[in-house]
Amino acid sequence: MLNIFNTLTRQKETFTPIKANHVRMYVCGMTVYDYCHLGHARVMVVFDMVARWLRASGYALTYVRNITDVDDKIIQRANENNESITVLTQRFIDAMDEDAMRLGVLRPDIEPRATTHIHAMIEMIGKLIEKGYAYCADNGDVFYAVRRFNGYGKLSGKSVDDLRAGERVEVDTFKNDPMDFVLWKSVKPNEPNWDSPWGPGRPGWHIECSAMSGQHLGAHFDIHGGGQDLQFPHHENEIAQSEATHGCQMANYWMHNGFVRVDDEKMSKSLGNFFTIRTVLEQYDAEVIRFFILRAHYRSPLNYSHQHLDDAKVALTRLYTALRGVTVTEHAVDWSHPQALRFKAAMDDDFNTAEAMAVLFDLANEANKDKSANTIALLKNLGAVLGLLQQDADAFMQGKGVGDDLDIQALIKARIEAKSAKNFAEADRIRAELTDVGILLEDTPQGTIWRKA
RNA sequence: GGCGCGAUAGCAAAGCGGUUAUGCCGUGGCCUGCAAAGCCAUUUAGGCCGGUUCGACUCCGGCUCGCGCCUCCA
Repeated sequence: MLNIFNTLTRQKETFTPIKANHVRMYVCGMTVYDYCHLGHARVMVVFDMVARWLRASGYALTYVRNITDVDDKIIQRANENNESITVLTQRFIDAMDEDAMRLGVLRPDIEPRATTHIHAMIEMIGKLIEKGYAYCADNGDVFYAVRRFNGYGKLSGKSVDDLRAGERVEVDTFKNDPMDFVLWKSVKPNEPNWDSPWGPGRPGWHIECSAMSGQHLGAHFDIHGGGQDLQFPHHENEIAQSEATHGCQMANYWMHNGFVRVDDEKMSKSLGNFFTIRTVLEQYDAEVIRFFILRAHYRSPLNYSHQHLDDAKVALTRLYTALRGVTVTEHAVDWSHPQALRFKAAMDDDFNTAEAMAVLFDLANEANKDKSANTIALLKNLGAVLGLLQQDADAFMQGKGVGDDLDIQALIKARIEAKSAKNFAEADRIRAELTDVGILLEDTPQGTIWRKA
């Protein structure tokens, strides 16, 4: 039985879907005006893992992850580049898709874009005005009246009176209350805009997720996820919008993944301490990054450093070493195996991938000892549940990069000949030559094999 | 100022009121021409102060330190 830590209640709860066998999950995705960094990688990988586990658990799943393709930063960047927001956002959507693919992130079932859901947003804003939750200000903007919604603050544990609106940022003077947030922004020069009952303009950020989740998953669905930094105000505002519009609870379970940090500080655009996925991919296999992310529990902070990625690489290599030279033909997990049960218990306990990975290492140890086909298959198949270990082991361990221009096989052959002639000095010289370029040789009963350091 | 989270061995990171987490690193052994890989064994823990308990890293309280949110952010 799956248990999920629910941000709404701040405790683990047994997961019960609304429809018995069909789970609906919405995750806040990216604002596409730049390349994704490791923080974005974490959201994608974590919820990909959640989606995979829900499906492995036998649920049908509709997984929606939105794309924010219109907002202040996108408009600003497009203007700087002297291009349309459509061209800009498509370029970064393509880049995001490529990054996600390399990280083994399966495509969500639906990836709705804000710009193709303007009508649904306008409709929702209209309902909110009708119901008295929103008002049109003198400047043409439409705002949500936060104090009209009783449950405001229930997700983030904040009280409207304790919030310090305006302390760090200037308050919009057209608002009735400093806490109110914008639903519709009236058009300004050089900005894309859409017609609406309140004049031409564009949507505020929060309304898109309420409109798109409502359209694709319904007013009431199972899981809503995203990064911890979206808990307030974004998700709080989504709840205010959706629940006021539909008069029912929006999502039963709210999940938030922890930050990626650099030197114990949150990795973020504003701090400038971010590493893009593609930068890191220049040095590390994508699977190492995925492994690094899933090695920690999704709610824990995750410190990024070269040392930690190196460590992840070595650890992952240990798993692949156990899979080297074997072919797995059976792809179904044998869930009656004690280690599989342990893995399942870990995953059912709020997606404890750290513990699940400990199972993989124990299986690797068993496999190294008994070479049993069952053990090896289980290791590979449980790895698949996490989106890991699906490369050919030699392909992973031999990688690409330094030494690719060397004729490794010829050198290995020369070394074997030297060994046969008991010319160990020459054999060792050849081995050292390869070691110097990062190629390690291993003599096994099946012959000499090699891998990258 | 308000609200929240965390503190585990050299590094990373989990579970657990009493019994080996796991990976890397270190040490000893087996294996090897020597290595590597692997296997076996093994050294390093639970911020500080109290409390509950037969027994606490694990529960409760306080303190210290770190981090986050209260502004756009995954």
